[in-house]
Formats: sequence, structure tokens, C-alpha cells
Amino acid sequence: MPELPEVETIRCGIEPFIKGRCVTQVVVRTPRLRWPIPADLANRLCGQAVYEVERRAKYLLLRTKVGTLLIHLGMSGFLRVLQQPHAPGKHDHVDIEFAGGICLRLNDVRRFGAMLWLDGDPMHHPLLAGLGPEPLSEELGGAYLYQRSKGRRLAVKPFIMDSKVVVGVGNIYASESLFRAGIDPTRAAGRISLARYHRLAEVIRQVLLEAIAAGGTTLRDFSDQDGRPGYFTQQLQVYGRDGQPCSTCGQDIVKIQLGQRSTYFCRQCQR
DNA sequence: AATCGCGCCTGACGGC
DNA sequence: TGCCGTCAGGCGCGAT
Repeated sequence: MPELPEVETIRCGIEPFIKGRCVTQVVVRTPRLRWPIPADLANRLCGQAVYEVERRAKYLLLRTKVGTLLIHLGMSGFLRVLQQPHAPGKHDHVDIEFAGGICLRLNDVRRFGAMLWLDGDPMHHPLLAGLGPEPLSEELGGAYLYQRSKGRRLAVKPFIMDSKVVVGVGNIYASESLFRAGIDPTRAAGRISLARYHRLAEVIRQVLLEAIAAGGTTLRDFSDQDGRPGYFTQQLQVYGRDGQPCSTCGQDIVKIQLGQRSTYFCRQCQR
């Protein structure tokens, strides 16, 4: 499941192949993603050069001078760059072909992803306009989280997963960050001190940067690969480790449901 | 306003 | 072996 580090890694991986290149053809085999892919996407995109490959939250933005292609990878999506012709396989829903024979191929088993065309300033689009700060930016700090959490009774884990508060903290990294910060994921967001939020902001950045570094290594050979990119290479300390001993104190990691999400933590180390 | 819970979708996995 | 139920999860949206 692409979390922010995977999306950033994919952005870096595809950028050198498509930046500055002109779209020659768009093949949509399965328009039914989270929302239907616009029927006129090919008309909009063909003949346009992609002059920038950006990321905002987990959205990829391919900018042209007449509009922006927005791509979200949902739970199971990934993008590959093909330099050699290659028959599409199962769940290869879209090909975007560029001058020079480069093909950007979207594969998404569960189709929770999206591919939309945005006119005008993409940052004003409803999907992007209300988003909180990027977790790797200066804006995310303890003071910011503390201020936003005032009076809120919501548990801290769903609080930091709320994209209006901060973007890009998915279920896995939320559990990992709270473990590193020693914070009980069920604790009300408004009942956490400024000092602990300083620590939380710091470890969120740390965890994401480590994952980006790991992804950069595994995805070095980005194009023309057959299988999926190597996600999940990061050492996870609590996620998916229920019943196993905590790496700090040895007590069993527990798994609970919090806001319909599996949540993993150590009752001893996280208060 | 804040919070909760649903639904989209497929594949892996466990039980019988 | 096959069938069926359950789980996983990002995230917008409607309900409370």
C-alpha cells in the first residue's frame, strides 16, 4: 500500500523518464477506479508536454500547460515506466505513452486509486484545497500539532491520520511513529503535552525519511521491472507484530481496533 | 463542528 | 480440492 514514502519514491522514479516529454497516446482499459477516469482524458492529454512531476500528500500531479493529471494510487496501485513494448497484464488499467516510446503504466488491483484531470490551479481543487501541511515541511512541528489538537477528544492516532491536520501519515507509519514517541494511540489528542508533540513531530519526519531512503534503494532500478516495487522493506517495530515481544521492553505487542483501523502498540512503553 | 461508520475492490488465508 | 467467510486498507462522504 503506497504510503507517502512510496509515492515520493515513485515520483522520483518516473520523473526522469517523463519530465519534459510529450504525451502521444492514452490507453484506458479500465475506467472504473475510485471515480471514473474522464472519458476525454486522452483528448486533453495527447500532444501536451509534462513539464513537472509533483507530489502533494499522496497525490501525484503531472503538470501540463493546459491542465494537470492527478493520480492517486489508493491501496494497491503502482506505476511503472516501460521502455520496451510489453503486453499489458491483469489490472494494468491505464497506459500513458510518451514521445520516444516511453510508457507509464498504472496497475491497481483493488482500484481504490484515481486518475483525474484538473483544470486551472490544481491546489484549488476540492481534493487538494483543504489538505494540511506536508509532514516533511517546516510547518509540521510540535507547536502546530499541539495547537490543532486543543479541545479534541479524538484519539491521537486517527488525529495524526487526518489529512486536514497533516498529510501522508498512513496506518502503518501512524503506529510506528506513536511507538517511537512513546504515546498511547488511544490517548485523546487534546490531552497530550507540547513537549510530547514536539517529539511526535520529530519521529514522524524521521520514520518517513527512513522509509524514503529505503525505497530509494530498492527502487533504484525503476523501469521495465516485472514485479511490484519493493515496499515494506523498512524495519517495522510494531505494525503487524501483535503477539511478538516489544523491542524495548519485551512485553507482547498488542493489536486493537481504533477508528476501524488495526492499531499496534506496546502497553508498557506507550502511555 | 467534531466524530463515526460505510463502501468501494480483490486477493490471501483459514476453516471445513 | 473447492467453497465461503473474513480481513486488509485510503479516504471521501453521509449520518449523527
